[in-house]
Amino acid sequence: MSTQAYFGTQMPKYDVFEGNAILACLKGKERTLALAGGEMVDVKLRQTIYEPEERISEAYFPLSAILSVVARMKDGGMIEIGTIGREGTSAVPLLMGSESSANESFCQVPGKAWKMPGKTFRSLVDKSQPFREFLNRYLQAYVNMLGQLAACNRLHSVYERCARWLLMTGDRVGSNEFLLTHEFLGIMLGSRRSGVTVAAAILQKAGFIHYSHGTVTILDRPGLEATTCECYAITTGQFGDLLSVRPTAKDTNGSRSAKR
Amino acid sequence: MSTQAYFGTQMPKYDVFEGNAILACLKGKERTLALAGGEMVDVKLRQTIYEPEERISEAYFPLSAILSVVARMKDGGMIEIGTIGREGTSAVPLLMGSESSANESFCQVPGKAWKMPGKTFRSLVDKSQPFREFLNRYLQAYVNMLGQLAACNRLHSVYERCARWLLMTGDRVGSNEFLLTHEFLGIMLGSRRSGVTVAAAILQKAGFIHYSHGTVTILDRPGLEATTCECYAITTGQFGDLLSVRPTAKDTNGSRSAKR
DNA sequence: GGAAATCGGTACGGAAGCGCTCCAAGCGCG
DNA sequence: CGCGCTTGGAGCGCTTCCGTACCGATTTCC
Repeated sequence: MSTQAYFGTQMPKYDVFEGNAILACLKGKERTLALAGGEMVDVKLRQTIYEPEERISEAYFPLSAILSVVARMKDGGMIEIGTIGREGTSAVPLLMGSESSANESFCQVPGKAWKMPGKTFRSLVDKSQPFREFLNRYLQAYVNMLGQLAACNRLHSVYERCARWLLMTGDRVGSNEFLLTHEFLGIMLGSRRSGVTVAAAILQKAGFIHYSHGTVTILDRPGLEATTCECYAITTGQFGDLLSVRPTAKDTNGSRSAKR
Repeated sequence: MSTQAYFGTQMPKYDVFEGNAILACLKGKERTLALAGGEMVDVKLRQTIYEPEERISEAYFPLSAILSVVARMKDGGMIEIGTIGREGTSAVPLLMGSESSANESFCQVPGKAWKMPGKTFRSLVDKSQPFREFLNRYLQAYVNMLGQLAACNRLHSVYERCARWLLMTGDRVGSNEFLLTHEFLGIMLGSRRSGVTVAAAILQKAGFIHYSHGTVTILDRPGLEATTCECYAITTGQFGDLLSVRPTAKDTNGSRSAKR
């Protein structure tokens, strides 16, 4: 709104620096560099962000899109081990000085993201201390999320994890409605689809959510929060106000209207 | 052996810079600083390394000791989410610029560790680029371990995870024998003690391990490796040659002779 | 408007593991 | 030397979830 046009006609439709928490901390020259060195992209559903053990050449900063990091197992199965929304970036491996990751990443919810070459990302990290510090804070939260997930995956039920996943995705997509099938959620949670169906049916019967053929709507967020495990609150707390970055109204609509 | 005495009579009984992979990369002035600014300690079984949300004032670099990072749950239960041996350091949160961690850490296998103030650690990170780079590499491996653990905890059986845990601990303790009860292993794996007893009994019947009242011996490492899940190989691979740091013979004995 | 694909509901046998209990053997301490 | 604690073995009912299958409902595509 108020940040309608920093750079005149070059200004993209979505406000890059309001839509993503990490980009938001860039000021002045570095902000100009990030804007000049990157571009707004529509990330499509299931689009690959990076492949395991392959060179990661770009950094994505989701605005309305959500990315997943998954571990692919020997038997072909996969399971989600990380979620990246407008609070973060896909460039965690780059941040740690690596050129690749053991895991893979793809788009879970289609939408807008700011994309920049890995080289530009690195140079921003070098040049801007606030950027570096903010990324470090994000890395901490990300690492904490990983640990909590490891615990949650072992100790909590499909039902609780299902509720947690919906909440975390809702936070990141910036909307109470998004595309999601039981089948896909089952894969992400490392559980059977039928198990998710049972859990989701209970959540729906309780009035917390509504779903129909690939679209989920969160109806009662406090209710969901009360029924999920502590892991949601702990993880969300670690991300602190990174998640409080508000998407513009356009962002929300944009993500929903994005066809696959 | 060949590095018997870098610093004359000040030289501790255990070789700090051969015993821990991270310290091993310090040379010259920084090496002197690490030696002068730290001290060799005997870490006792179950000794606290740091508490959740409390200031972490020291960095530990295990030589023969093994540290655990665990998540404590609301219901009082706990589960291991990280293991630190002579390939690493407890200072991962400090490395990310944090002063504390959401989790807690304690000693899992008693033994020697090099301890230094957090301040000294930070100043070494600032001063030595090889140190910084090596720590970054360690951080990558650590993050990867977390992700793999999250997947493993969801997808693999008590039996497989049990074998993996024994292998990973064996790697870090630098010995095929260490103290461990079924009860404790159950807590670490987030499973019942009786489940571990069954799994361990199968492993023993297969001739892979032997155990008796709190002491486990790995008899057939290749056998164990063949029976565990892929997660062991993936995680170990990421740590690369960090784990190849050889403990001195004294270290091995030291860890075993340490009474609790 | 009809065919095909996707999505969700349901069922059900069975495996894995939970939660608990009881018990025996070994070890450590007084 | 014996008591008591720790450790580990075993059993068992129960829950959760797996693995799979089938089928109806809805959407999409032609």
